[in-house]
Amino acid sequence: MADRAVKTALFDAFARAAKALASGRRLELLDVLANGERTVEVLAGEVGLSVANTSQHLQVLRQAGLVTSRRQGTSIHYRLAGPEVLELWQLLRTLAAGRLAEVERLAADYLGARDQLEPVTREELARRLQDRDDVFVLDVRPAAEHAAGHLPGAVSIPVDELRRRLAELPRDREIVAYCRGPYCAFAHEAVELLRQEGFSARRLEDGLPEWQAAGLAVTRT
Amino acid sequence: MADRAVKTALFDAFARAAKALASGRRLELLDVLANGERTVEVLAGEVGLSVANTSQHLQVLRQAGLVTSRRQGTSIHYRLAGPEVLELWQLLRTLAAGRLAEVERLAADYLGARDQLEPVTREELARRLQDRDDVFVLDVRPAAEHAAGHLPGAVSIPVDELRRRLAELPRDREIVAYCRGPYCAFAHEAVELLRQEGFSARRLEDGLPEWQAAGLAVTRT
DNA sequence: CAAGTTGTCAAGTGATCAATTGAATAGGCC
DNA sequence: GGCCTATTCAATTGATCACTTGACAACTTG
Repeated sequence: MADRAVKTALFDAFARAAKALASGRRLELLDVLANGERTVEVLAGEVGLSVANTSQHLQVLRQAGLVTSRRQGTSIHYRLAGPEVLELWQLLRTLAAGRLAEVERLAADYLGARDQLEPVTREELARRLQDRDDVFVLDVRPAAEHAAGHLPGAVSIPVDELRRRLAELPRDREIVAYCRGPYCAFAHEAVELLRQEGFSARRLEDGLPEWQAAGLAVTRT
Repeated sequence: MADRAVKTALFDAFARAAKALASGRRLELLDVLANGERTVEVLAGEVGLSVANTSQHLQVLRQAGLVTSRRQGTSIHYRLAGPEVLELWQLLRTLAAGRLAEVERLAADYLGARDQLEPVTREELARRLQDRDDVFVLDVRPAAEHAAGHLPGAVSIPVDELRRRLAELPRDREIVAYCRGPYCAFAHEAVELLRQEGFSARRLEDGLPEWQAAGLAVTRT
C-alpha cells in the first residue's frame, strides 16, 4: 500500500504551504507586503523583528511560493508572489474574524473601541469618487507607500505627522482616511484624532491592497 | 508600547486558524468532510488514523472554527463549519499546486500518469447535462456518499465494485466518472480501468464538493 | 580592489506539535 | 438503573519550530 504513503506525502505538501501561514509574524509580513514590495531591513523594522529572523521568515514564505524577491542595488526587495496570495490571506482573516470570538476581542483591543461609527465601504467610496462627490481622501500610511501607489486624488499625511498638519485638512468636507488594511491601526488612530479636533472623518473599511485587488483605480506618483 | 503586544496577539490569533490547516492529516479530514458529514470512527478509517488521534485533530479543527459537530444517536457527526472553509481549502491547494513543483510531482505519483487525457471541466459537463447530451455520469465514491448527494442522474458504482459491475455500463456513450475532488484517486482509477476494458471514459476535473460549491444542482436520494 | 552594507547561514535553546497508549466520560439502549 | 460503545482526556516521546547570536557571503560603491 505505497499509495497511502504517496497520499500522505501529497497532503503534507499542501500542509507545508499552510504551515508558512501558521505564524503571526509571517502574516504580519504578508500584510505589509500586500501594500508593495519592501527590503528585508524595512520589513524587520515594520514588524519589530531582527533582520536575521525576518530573513528566515521570508525564506519560509518563499519556499512556500508565497513571495518572491529581487535585488536592487545593495538591498533585496520582497513582494507577494501573486494576487492569489493576498486572496488567501484575506480569506483566512475573514474566516478567523467570523468564527473566532477571540479575534473580535483582540481586534477591538488593538484598533480601539474607535470603531463605533460605520466605516465607509469600498463600494461607497468608489461611487462617491465616480460621482465627483467632494470627499477628501486621506492616505495615512508612510509617505513611501503613498508614493508606490494610492487611491485616486488621495492626499498623503502619515499618521504620525497628522497632528501638526491639521491645517492642510478641510473642515467643510467629509474626510475618509485609509491605510494598509482592516487590521492596520493607522486609519483608526487618524479618525479618532480628527474627530477630537472637530473634523468630520470616517475610515475606509479596508485598505489599499483590497482596493487594488477589487480592480479599482490606483494612482502612482 | 502595549500596542505591539496586542497586535502580536491579534496576528497570532489569525495564525492559529492557519495552524489548523498546517497538517496533512487535518487537510485529508477536511477533504473528506467536504463530501458530507462523518462520524469520528468513519473518518479515522478514511484517513488511516487511530480514533483517538482523529478525535484530537478534529478538536483542533473545531477550535479553529473550521468544523462543527452534532450528536446523533450514539455517535458524533462532524461537518465543515461553512462554505468558506471549502473555499479556503480549495484556494490553498490551487496555490500550492501552482507554485510548488513538489506538489505536481507527488500528485502525478499518487494519481498516476493516468492523467494524460484531458479531464472534463465542470462547465462542460454542466452544459452537456443541460443539453440532454447522452453522457453517462458515474459516481465512484462509496455508496453512502452517493446517497448523501450526487450529480443529477449519476449512477453509483463504488470504485472497488467497478470491475465486477462493468455490465451495468454503456458501451455506446461516453462515461464521465467523478469522486471527491481533484486529489481523490477513485475517479482516476476508475477511468484507467474502464479504458482498459474498452469503454470511452473520462473523469470530471474535480469532485462533488466543487460542483456543489459552484452552485450546480445536486440530487439527494 | 578594498571597504562597507545588506542579507543569509549555522548552531543552540526553549517551546510547541503529532502520534501512541491507556484510562475516563457520556450518552443511548436494553 | 446499569451495561455498552463512541468519543475524549491525560501523560509521554520524538520531531519540528521560533528566535538569538555570531560568523559568513554577495554585492555595491568608493
